[in-house]
Parts: sequence; structure tokens; C-alpha cells
Amino acid sequence: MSYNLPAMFMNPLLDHLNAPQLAAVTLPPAHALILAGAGSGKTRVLTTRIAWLISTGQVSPPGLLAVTFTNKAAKEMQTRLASMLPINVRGMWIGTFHGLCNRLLRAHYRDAGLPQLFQILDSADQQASVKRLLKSLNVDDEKFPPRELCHFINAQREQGMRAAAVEAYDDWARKRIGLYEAYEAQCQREGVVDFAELLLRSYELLERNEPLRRHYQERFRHVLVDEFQDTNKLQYRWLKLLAGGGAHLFCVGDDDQSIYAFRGADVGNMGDFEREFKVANMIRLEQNYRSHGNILDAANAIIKNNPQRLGKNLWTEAGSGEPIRIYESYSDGDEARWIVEEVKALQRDGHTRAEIALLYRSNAQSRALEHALFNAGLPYRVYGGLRFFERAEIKHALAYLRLIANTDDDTAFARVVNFPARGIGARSLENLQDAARAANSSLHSAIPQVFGAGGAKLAAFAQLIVTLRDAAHLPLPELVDHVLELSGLRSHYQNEKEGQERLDNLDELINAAASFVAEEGTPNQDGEITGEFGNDLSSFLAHASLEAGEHQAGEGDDALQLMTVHSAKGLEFNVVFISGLEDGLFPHENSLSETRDGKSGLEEERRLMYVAVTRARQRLYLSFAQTRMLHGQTRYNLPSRFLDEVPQELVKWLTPRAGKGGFAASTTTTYAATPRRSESAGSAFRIGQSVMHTKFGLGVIVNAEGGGTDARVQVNFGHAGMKWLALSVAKLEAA
DNA sequence: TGGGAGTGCTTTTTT
DNA sequence: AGCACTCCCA
Repeated sequence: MSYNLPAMFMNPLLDHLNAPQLAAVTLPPAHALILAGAGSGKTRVLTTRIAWLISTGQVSPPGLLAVTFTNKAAKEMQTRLASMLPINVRGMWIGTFHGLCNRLLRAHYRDAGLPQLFQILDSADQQASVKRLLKSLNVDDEKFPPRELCHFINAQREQGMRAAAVEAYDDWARKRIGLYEAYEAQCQREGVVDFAELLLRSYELLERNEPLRRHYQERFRHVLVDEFQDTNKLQYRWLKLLAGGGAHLFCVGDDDQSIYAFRGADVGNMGDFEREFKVANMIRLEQNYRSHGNILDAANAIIKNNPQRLGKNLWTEAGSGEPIRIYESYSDGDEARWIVEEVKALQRDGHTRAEIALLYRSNAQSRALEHALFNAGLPYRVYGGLRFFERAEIKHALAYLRLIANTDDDTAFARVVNFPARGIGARSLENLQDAARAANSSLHSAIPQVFGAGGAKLAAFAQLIVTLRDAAHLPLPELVDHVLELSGLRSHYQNEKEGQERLDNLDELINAAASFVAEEGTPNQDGEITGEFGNDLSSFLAHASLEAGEHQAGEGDDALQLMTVHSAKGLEFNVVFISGLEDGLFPHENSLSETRDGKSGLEEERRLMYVAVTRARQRLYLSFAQTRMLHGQTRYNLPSRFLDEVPQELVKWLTPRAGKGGFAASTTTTYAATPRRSESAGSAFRIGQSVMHTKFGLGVIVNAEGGGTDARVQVNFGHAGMKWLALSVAKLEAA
């Protein structure tokens, strides 16, 4: 490596970087893959790299493209960059895959075959759109469930496959592909684009339009990618295409934190990238600045059980710190109450609630926790709920706005044609749909074809849209206010008894519009790209779809942080509780049978566990319960196999240690609830009891039936699986 | 039209 | 259990 030493030493950007970080930041222009372990300063390296490239004159801001997955990460990068460099980061191409694709398509909408004011469908819109399609084609939605069909369509798109390119092996597949094709046509006619389409459409735009491709290939000299392990096949191809003119790809990722294979992410992209781009610069960031030694050791020990890793071992200069605490409880309720007590103790020791996270595998688990927290009066915040722009009243208001931008947007039309109720029932809508299909037109343009009473009401609705469109010149916040008034949305919620919160949200929408205009409105910062935004309205609508709005009430409050392990990725906390560590829950039972590209679902669950553990800075609690209420019935689970993967010398059991694969003997004495006896089995065994089998080992009785000599019990043996055993035959012993 | 009862689903999730 | 969705009746 050769770089200008004096310049390097004078550059304060590079202060306090460790050797591998410094090497990564100052890499000469070439492709690079940075394997960045959890808490190793990944974002820092990425932003410092950009700042360094610019400040040393190796690239000008417009020559740089940086991609992330979430708006949060993109914003974080921009903020940090702005603090490092005296430049305007707003015009730079730093954003999410979808955000950048949107930008590209807005700038070249004609070449992409889209209307100027094309709208973006979020997943819910997409499903509604598919549903409507099935209805209009008289397709049985039992045979083709809209949800499943959306998955199929998105999966095809992520492979870069248009309907015409998908092969069919039977009638059903052919039919499904036909529906995919019809959906594509419907979107095109309506001038709407869903998330996957944003990517595929901009990929095709660049692939087919050579001058345009050359323009961008020559423009972008450095392409930087965050969370590279989460890219799907199409995103990787998109990157390859953009970097095809000799740009340098700088990809940062961690194969051990790949937890989105289930939605198409392909860790294989890391290996492919290394091979296809002959990456000579692979740098490992293994020094962790986040967690104490015991926590890291536990994480390393867990992830070591995964074969096929690129290989990495985190270390820290911090001391080993506290032991990892493990707690066993009888039920999910007991577990939650214990967490409450422990949190109270932590507070007495000076921990703030906001620095404590309660993590779980699936959202359904939050209920028991919330219940206990609520009863204890502990403030908490649950992440991952309904977001601002996804609320029904907001979507209604946005639908009116979308109709102002584009009357052919049938999804928006169908949403509000009869909301608030204006007497346009199913019958009139059916007539309208028939007319639209016959004329191959949008619902809106078919209105004159419908006659009778329904027709009159529809015409009145069309008139409402016209009136609203006449106001389109108003400043955006005023336009929104106008729409709320004239559409009748406001008075509708005023008359509803529980409508106050919705009214507040609608007012909040006006505020959102105002701050959007103040921050990002009135376009064209980027001199090179013209027509980047059609106008404030359409860019606000795109903003609403692409950035559903994380803001929730109580953001700044000192509240406990409740979230799934997935949504905790990228975050860190002083204290972390991982609850529900039971086989079947975490690892999730569905994962045990899954395989994707030769990799087992269990491995992904293990990476998820790795992510969870590495969120903790100082203290980590792991907890599990013998019984858990799920989907309305009580389940009996064994402790998670991941607990066995934590070296015992790092652990402090807060309850008597559970045996290998089984529960601690007679801990039930400490629990208030009395386990039910199985009357039918009529034996010494009861549901929930731990038993020992000569061949299968330790297990828990989860069900029983029959009696006397016919008595049979169902036992969960964990690794050996679930078995029905006849008591008269099987030699079972209480354990 | 709108509400009340009945039915079915339920891993993880960003854009 | 809890929620979203559908269907049917007043």
C-alpha cells in the first residue's frame, strides 16, 4: 500500500482508528471487502472512508454512491459525514437501495416507461392491489392467496425475472405466472410501482439504456455498501452494473449477522463478490469496542457451531466483566415478573431504563412482558408496531392526495371511493369495475360509463376529485388540510366516539407535510439531475411510502426498550435480556426444517442468537420458561439448545442449573402454579414433567391421552424430536 | 349501511 | 388469546 504519509498524519479524520480500521479507511482505490464484526466500528469506517476520499481529493462528492438498507442507517451516515466535512451532504447519493432507485426513476421516468408522478405501493398496497386483480379476473383467492402471490412475485423480481421469463412446469404454475403478468400490466396501467419493482425497473433502465448506463458508470467512481450480507441477488446485480465502468466497490458486511435470508438476502454475495471482483483487499475488523469479554466469549462460542463461515473472532481490550446470568422460570408470566424485579434492581443501581433492552424472538412474546411492565408501572416502548404512515386514517388521507397526483391510481381510488361513506356500495363498484375492465381503463375514467343512482354518486365523487385537484397549487400543508376538510375525513372522525387520536394523527400529517417541505421540499439541489422530484406533492408521497415513519410517541422518554432480535440489529445497550430461550421458540421450530441454498434454518437462528448476544455492553441475561402460552394454548418447551452452547464457566445460574437438555429437578416447588395432573394417563406422570428415556434422553411430557394400559404420552425430547410413547411399552422414568 | 357474530391465522421485516 | 377479515341480518 502506498499513500501519502504526511497528509495522512495531518488528517484528523484518521485519529483514533485502530490498525485494521485505518487500513480499511485509507485503502488505495480497489475493490474491498471489509468483514466487520459486531461492535467493531463498521459505520465509523464507512463514513470515515467517504470523508477521507473526499478530503484527499480522490473523489468529488457527486462521484460517490453509498447504499444502506434502512433510512436510519442512511441518515446516520449523512449526519456523521456532515460533522466531518464542510460540504452539503444533501445532494450526495447516499441512501437506501429503494430511495436511490426512486431517485433514478424520477430523474428518468420517461426512459423507464413511467408517468412522471408514478406512485409507490408499500406491501399493504401491493397486497390490496393483487386482491383487487384476483377479484376482477374472477380468480379463486383460496387457490391463489394474495399474500402468497405477492411473495411469489417479489421473489421472481428479486431474481430479476419478469413474468415472461419464468418457466412453468404445470397448469397451476402457468396460471400463477399469468397472474404475475396481469399484475405487472395492472401496475403499469395505474402508474404505480411496488418496492421490488423500484429495484428491477431501475436495473433494467440502466441495463437497456446504454448512454444512461455509461453516464452513471462514469460518474460513480466509488460505490460503498453497508450491510452487504443482507443484499439479495438483484441488489448485487444492480451494484455490479453501476460499478461496471471501473468504479471501486467497497463492501462492508458480517456473514455472522446475516439474518434476512428468509426474505431473499443471500450471504453468498460476499463470496461471489470476492471471486468475481478478484478482491485482494479483505480486511477483518475484529476488535470489539462494545462488549465485555464474557459476553464476547459467549457470542464467539455460539457462532463457532456454524460451519461455512468466512471466519472471524472478536476480541476486546475490556475486561471479562460480569458473568452471563441465566434464569429459569415456570411460566412466561413468571419470567416477565422476574424481569420486572430485576429491572427495578438495576434502576436502584443507577441504570436508566432506556439503556435496558428486552429482546425476544417473535412479537407475540411481547404481550406477557408488556402485561407485567404495565402492572409494575414501568415505562416501556415497543418497537416494530404500526408506523405513522401505515395508520388507516393516514392511508386514507394519502389516498386522496395520490388521486390528486394521479387519478388512475386504482388502489387509492378503491380505498377512498366510499370512505367516508357516501353511499357507493358493492353493487355500484362492481359495475364500475366491469366498465373499467371492458374499456381497459382506470376506475376513475370509467365513471361516465356507469348509470343510474350509483352512477350519480360516482360522478359526485369524480367531481370531488376535480375540486381537490384544483387546489393542487396550494402549498403542501394547506393542500393536506384542504383535503382533510373537503373529503369529509375530518368530520367523519369528529363524529366517531374514539376518533380523537385519529384526528390528532391527521393534524400530525399536516405537520409532517410542513416539515417535509421545510427540509426536503422544492427540489433540484443536484444540478446534474433534472426533474428529480416532480413537485412537493409527489415527493412527499414517495417519502411516505419509502419512509413509513419510525417516530412513535414517547421517543425521548426514559423507557425500557422492547423489540424483536431482528429489529435490535445495529443497536446496543448496557443491559440486555434475551427472553424465551426455549427450543421451538428460539430456535424457532419452523426453522429446524428449513433449508436455503444448502444452509440450514438452524444456522440462521444461531446467527440471530449471535446478534442478540452481541447487543449487550455490560450485562447479559438469558431466560427461559417451562411453560408458555402461545396461540391460545400452553406449550411445554425444553431450554434452548443455544443455552448449552454458552460455556458454563462464563455463566452464573440464578436458578438451579438445568441439566443438559432438561430442566432442573424439582424447581417446581418455587412456582406458584400447580401443574395439572394428567387424569387420563392415570399414572405418576403429569404434563410438563421432565422424563428420562433410555434411547431419547431427557424430555418433557407435553400431552397425554388414553388410560390404563392404553395410556400414551407425547414427549418433547428436544434434539430427538417429539414422540408419542405408550407408557406400557416405553421405559420412562421421572427425571 | 353498519354492527355483531363467526372464521381463520399466527417467525423474523425493510423498503 | 387476539386480531383481521367475512358474512349476514336488521
